[in-house]
Amino acid sequence: MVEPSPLDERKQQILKAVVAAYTLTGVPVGSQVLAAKHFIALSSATIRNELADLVGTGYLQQPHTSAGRIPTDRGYRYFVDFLMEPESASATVRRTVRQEFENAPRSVDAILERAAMVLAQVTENVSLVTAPEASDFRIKHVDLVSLEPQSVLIILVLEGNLIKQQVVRLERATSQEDLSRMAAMLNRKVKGQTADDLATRLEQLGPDRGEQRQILQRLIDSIAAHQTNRQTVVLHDGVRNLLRHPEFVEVNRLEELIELLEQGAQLAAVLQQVAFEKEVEIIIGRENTSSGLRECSLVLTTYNMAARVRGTIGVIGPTRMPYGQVVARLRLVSQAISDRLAALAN
Amino acid sequence: MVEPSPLDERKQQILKAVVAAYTLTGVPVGSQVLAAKHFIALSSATIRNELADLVGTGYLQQPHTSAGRIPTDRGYRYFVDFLMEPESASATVRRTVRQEFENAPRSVDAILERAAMVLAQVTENVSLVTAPEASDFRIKHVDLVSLEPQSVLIILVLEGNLIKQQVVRLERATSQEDLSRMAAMLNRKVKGQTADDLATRLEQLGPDRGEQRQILQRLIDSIAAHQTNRQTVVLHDGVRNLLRHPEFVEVNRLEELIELLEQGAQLAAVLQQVAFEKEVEIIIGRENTSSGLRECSLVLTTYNMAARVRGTIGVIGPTRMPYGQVVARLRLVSQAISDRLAALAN
DNA sequence: CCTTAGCACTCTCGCTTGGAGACTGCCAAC
DNA sequence: GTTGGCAGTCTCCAAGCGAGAGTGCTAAGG
Repeated sequence: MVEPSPLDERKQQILKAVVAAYTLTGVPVGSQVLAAKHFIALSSATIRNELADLVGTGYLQQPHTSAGRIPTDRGYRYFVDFLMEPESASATVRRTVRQEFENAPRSVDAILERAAMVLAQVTENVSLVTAPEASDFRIKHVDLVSLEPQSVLIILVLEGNLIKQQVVRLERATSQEDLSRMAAMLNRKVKGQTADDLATRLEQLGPDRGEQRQILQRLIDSIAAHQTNRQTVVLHDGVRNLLRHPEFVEVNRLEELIELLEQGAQLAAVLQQVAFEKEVEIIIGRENTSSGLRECSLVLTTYNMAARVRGTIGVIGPTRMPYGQVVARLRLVSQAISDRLAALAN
Repeated sequence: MVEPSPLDERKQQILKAVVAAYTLTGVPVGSQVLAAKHFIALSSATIRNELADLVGTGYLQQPHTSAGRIPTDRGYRYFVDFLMEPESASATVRRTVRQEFENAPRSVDAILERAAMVLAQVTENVSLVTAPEASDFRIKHVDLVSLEPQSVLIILVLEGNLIKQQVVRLERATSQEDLSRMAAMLNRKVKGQTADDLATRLEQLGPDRGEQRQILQRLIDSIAAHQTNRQTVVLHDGVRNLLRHPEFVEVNRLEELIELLEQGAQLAAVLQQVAFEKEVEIIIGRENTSSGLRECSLVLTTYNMAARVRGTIGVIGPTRMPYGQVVARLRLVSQAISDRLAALAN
């Protein structure tokens, strides 16, 4: 690894131009095109010297001796950290996003599913969406349905019309009438609380409320169980877009990536680590820990619902990606989700 | 198209041998290998004559003049219709399937999701699973949750612990107490009925039961709506397996296919047309109407729950596929689903 | 009439060759 | 520090060639 020497103004401009040109065309960019299109005041020879320096310091690389230059991961990193100019989504894209969310169903699940679809469409890449942790949701309604004498279906309606279900076995037979009474009592008790709230308050219940306490415990477990299951689930869409990128003509590149997407757990781990403070997090090429993502970049951000409940959305694409545009569109969709979810929370 | 002349015994055996060998190796099979491995009594020249006939009648084809033969779609069709011998799944596969379903969650959705996973795994191809039509399910429980004064969340628990939800607007404000009372009444009324049942019985209700009738109507609509949404949803898994097949090294073949999978509607249409009478339906290559499936075969069958509720599961793979094995394993999984669902219906 | 041996023919595949084109690196001059 | 000039390097494409595989055809044999 080369020491991260600071770049002078002209080198920055050249790096920026290389990233822009390469992002656009996908072809290594040579000194002549740069001189002709971006740096009319300079000759191609001067540019060549600068390019050679940038290769030496690790920001650019050459596919082979007599080819133009392409950015390294480090070059992209420098670009997104210091050179990228903020973009805003075009009116067309804005309209698309607005329309897609306008008639979205009124539930968290459906909105997130729609979001995955829209995000894939507007970024022309693979979208990723994780659901918020269920234990952060406020409980809106509880219902208990008797399946067999000793078996009951717990139905939980959380804010955002998110529904969780779980079958549990009881210690002794309980009729639907008893369950309904119990549900009514539970409703008064748990409404507006989160599972985390309940977990702490459960301690305060005396040991005499045996039956009710058991149900309550199972209820919390049920949310927790769904949460841990959920963690491995990452919605995604737009694999078709990946195939259009020239960097994936070789199938073996795709193989690992699709395995990651279908398996989900590893991606979920990455998405969960996205800091909520940062606005947008970009992970470039080999900065990824998964080997399947070595030639990809992730652009991630969070959305929220009622400031309390948060999830992550993002995009996977080749490292050669219009970062500025993707960031703008990702932000747009994140905002749309948040708005839409806010409308559900009541 | 050549007239489907009936094949004499020897030609059948040769066709069968070609399919077997090609399925195994993926390499066009020549007269010498056939003579050496399958037809010791015959010389390669005789086999050549027979092969030439089979090419002439359209059962085999040659990639180029001096290559071996590979089956045409028509050859595969003849094979699966007349030559394929029934196989049964190996003990290992049986064990895998049993284990995967043993601790599956107790709900239709979860079981189908699991089924897609298992089917992809054991057939080493892409699996397809459609959910049964919601209107065939018996209703187990109804709940009404007030969101806003004039907005209510209808929650339907169907047999198999399948949950449907829908937000509807009411004509006038209704309190949660009223809703709860109404839910209790509805429960007595609708329990054990299907949405189809309700739709016919709704006529018999007098016009005086205005409010209740409205809810009931919305309830039926809600099932119907979910059903039409559902129709476009085809669960799938195992795209990673596709990439391992040599026929998909060219990405453009994949592109259309993945588009089909992500979009879903077209596949749903195909799956819905699977006749319930037939045990297993096989659609080979160009028999498919979708151009994206021109080089693929579908192997489909149905599963059922309580004889009334049915869905389709299947496999997409290259036309060069071990049909006998895939059929055996598909049947196994179908049976496993049906058993598992039967355990839920009560 | 079916089967077989023999043989010429055809086509793919892998390797090599030879420009054409693109771009660089370096050097000497400004 | 910048520039023009030029040799050098590498890819890409097309053509050519030999080896290998498998065929179709023909003529002879059962």
